[in-house]
Amino acid sequence: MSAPVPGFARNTQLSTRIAAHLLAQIEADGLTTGARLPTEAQLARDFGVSRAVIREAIAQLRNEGLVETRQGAGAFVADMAARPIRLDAPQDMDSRAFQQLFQLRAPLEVEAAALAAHHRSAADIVRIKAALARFDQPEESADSSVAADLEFHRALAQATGNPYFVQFLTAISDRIAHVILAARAETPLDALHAQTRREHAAICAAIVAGDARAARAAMRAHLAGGAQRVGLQLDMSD
Amino acid sequence: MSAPVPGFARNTQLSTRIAAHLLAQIEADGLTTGARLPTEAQLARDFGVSRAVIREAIAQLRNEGLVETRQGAGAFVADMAARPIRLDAPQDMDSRAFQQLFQLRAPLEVEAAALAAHHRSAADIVRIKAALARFDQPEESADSSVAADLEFHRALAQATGNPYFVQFLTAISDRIAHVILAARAETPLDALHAQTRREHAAICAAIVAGDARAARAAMRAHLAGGAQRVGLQLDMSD
DNA sequence: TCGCGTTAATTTGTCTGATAACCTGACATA
DNA sequence: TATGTCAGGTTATCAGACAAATTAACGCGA
Repeated sequence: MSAPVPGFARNTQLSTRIAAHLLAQIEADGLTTGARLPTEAQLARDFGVSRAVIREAIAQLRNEGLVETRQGAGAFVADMAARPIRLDAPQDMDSRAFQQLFQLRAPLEVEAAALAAHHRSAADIVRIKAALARFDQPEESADSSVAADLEFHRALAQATGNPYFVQFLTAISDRIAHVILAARAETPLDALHAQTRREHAAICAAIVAGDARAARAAMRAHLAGGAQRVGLQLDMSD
Repeated sequence: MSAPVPGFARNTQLSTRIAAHLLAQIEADGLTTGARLPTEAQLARDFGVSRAVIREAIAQLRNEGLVETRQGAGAFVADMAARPIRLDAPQDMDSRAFQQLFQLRAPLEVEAAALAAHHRSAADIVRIKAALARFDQPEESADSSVAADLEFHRALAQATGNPYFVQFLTAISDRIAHVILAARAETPLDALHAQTRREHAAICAAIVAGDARAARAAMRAHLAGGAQRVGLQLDMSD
């Protein structure tokens, strides 16, 4: 039922190991939502370390959303359903990892375009068109060009009315943009810029028209074009 | 360029406030990857708190993947591209949030099915069939039935060969399953169980056959059926 | 001059003990 | 019953110290 919680592997800190140990102990004891953990002093005795280390370990579990602490009361197992979802990026972002990240992003962008075509509000359309307009200034740095690109996709995600799409697509686009900027900091982007603008305009038109099917197709074309632009081959079947 | 980092709002701990302050200061100073933060002693003086609080604040940033610390060397701004992606679940998982979570999951499951049909290995097929076989025991608790369901979807995600799909779909399915189990702990699931098994079998067959289009369709049918089973209406266009 | 151990200063990691802030349950009282 | 008070326990924060690791300067020999 419970998935392994990432984030405890790379670090070999004492507090990190104890956090992992503590988590295993919680699961082994079958502690569920609301169950109380032993006191810090007790845990310090059990593990044979100082209370400071125990506090750091519990703080890690708290940051993962696995436990909650209340001053004067204790530490309690948090509601697992409300635990934040975490996606670990690789330590070395090679081309393979980059392609896999793009592969994860693609279907979400396509679906977001379709949802946006269905649920867009007047305010959404204003935001999307504003983001599109930022592309019309022809001469800009690569940095601001990418920023405008991100803003367009963010506005689109917002138009889905689903905050998860906003959070996730924003985060994943941000990582991808970072990689692109780091890789090719000094590449002429003029023609690419214009092409990107055309693709964005097509997506925007489909969303304004409320045509989900066209929005999907336009987004697929945009992603395929973007992948090609950064030297990536992507199978966008269906 | 940089997205706001979630997770600092609800908690009013001193160390949490200082972590947020510290992060704002990093961004304001334009510190990029590899830049070194002031020493703990210095920060303790600056903020007028003890070193323990500073350590907890830095530990939070470290857990968010924003900084890295090396004993003897100092604390450094981490590579933003490698920062883990985090998706905050809502504090109260109402039906609306549940529907939105399902809406996020659906296109990823569909894409995963298509990717699995393309990239499945012999070992993948074995795992998927094994997960399918676990469904054949008719009499089980609702808990074990959901567990078998999760295992099937996990095996499918694994067959994509993309670890991001595994991580994300596992996590999101886990949350959804928790909600389902909590909501209807005591509901007869016999007919539903059989129906789920049929849908899984259809997906499995399409993947084994290497037919991505059929896998997509079968997964869409499965998700639509699952949504209906938990009393959710889902527009699965395209 | 260049390479290479050695050393000293700096910094994070851990330990110890203490105090403040807070929560919980028992108890007394009206 | 309802309420206020109190005592004990727990987490949050503070202060100081030592251990462990890194870094850079230094001296020395080739």
